[in-house]
Amino acid sequence: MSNPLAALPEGAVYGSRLVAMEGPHGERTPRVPGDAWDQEETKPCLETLERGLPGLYLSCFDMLLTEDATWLLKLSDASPAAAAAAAAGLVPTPRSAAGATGGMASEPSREEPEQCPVIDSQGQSLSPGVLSGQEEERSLEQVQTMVVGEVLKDIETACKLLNITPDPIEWNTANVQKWLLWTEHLYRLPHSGRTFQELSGKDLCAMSEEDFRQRSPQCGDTLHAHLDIWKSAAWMKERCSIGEAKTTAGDELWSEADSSCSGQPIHLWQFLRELLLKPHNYGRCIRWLNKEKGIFKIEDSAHVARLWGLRKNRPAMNYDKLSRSIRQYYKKGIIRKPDVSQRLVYQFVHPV
DNA sequence: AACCAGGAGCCTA
DNA sequence: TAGGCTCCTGGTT
Repeated sequence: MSNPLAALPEGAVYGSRLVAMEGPHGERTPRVPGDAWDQEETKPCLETLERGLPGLYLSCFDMLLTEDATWLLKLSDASPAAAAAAAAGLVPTPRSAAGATGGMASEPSREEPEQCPVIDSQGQSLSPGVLSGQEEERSLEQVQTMVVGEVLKDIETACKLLNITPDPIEWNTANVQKWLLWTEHLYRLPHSGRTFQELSGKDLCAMSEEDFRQRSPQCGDTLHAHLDIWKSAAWMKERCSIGEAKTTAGDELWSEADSSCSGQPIHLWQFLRELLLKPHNYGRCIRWLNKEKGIFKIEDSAHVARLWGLRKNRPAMNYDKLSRSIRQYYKKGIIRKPDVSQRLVYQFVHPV
């Protein structure tokens, strides 16, 4: 199995963050001045990393925290390297796990600003003596592949929901606004208002972190970091499509993403199903009660309505209107009320 | 108050 | 024309 990360060049791709950063002797490659990684509050995590798994660090980054963390926990039983990854933030803490559910949880603390993943592409940078040889590399590769897969999946989901392309370079000003609103909403960032209004994706990609901070002192660095991830993922997609590894996890994910970003207007029932298929992101606002029977519950009606409004460019969308649209499906035999009717509970007539 | 049901008119692709 | 948005009235929880 090929590792998408192996295709990454040494050092940063588009941005300085996705790929990193520590040499075989523990030295770090220089980072851009003012980089959030240099901030004091990030250092304990970094130190944890350096003790356990140099080369791969993920902070409490919501996009990467998934139900797959249980897999990581299992892995950690057998692999100190993976355990170190868990200690470094891959496995949700109570706080970060809550934050993984589509931004519905508590606001990220300012003491622990959200960070992008920093993933080493160099297999040789593991600490000696932790694990030996192939086992160690295999563990690292599994973790890396999973992390990359999760990042791509989350971007794919956002693309579907926002109907935008995965590559920020291609965004028009409206796409940029969608992405900004989405990111701010998902991570409960303060609204940047109109400060990015006139920018295309190309403009946005050309901006430095400092430019972001100037436009949005409160969350410019975070937005810049998120954009970096998108840019890096787009780069990886391009790289994968060029070439060598034709059936990498990344390719499969992206082909899926591409087919869903084809510009076809999404139906409400499809949108709801997409949310339901991403429980780690949206489980707090909509979830299956009985997946086999297609019964689901809208836990946060206002939030689901906001997401739908965002997706359809209908800022005035609310649950009243959304539920009316759901009821239109009764006649069409797509959605119905379950036999035992409950508030906010619906059922797909033809569950997958 | 929030949710549910359904009629009706309108808009857009 | 289909699908969805919006507004509405009235009922239920």
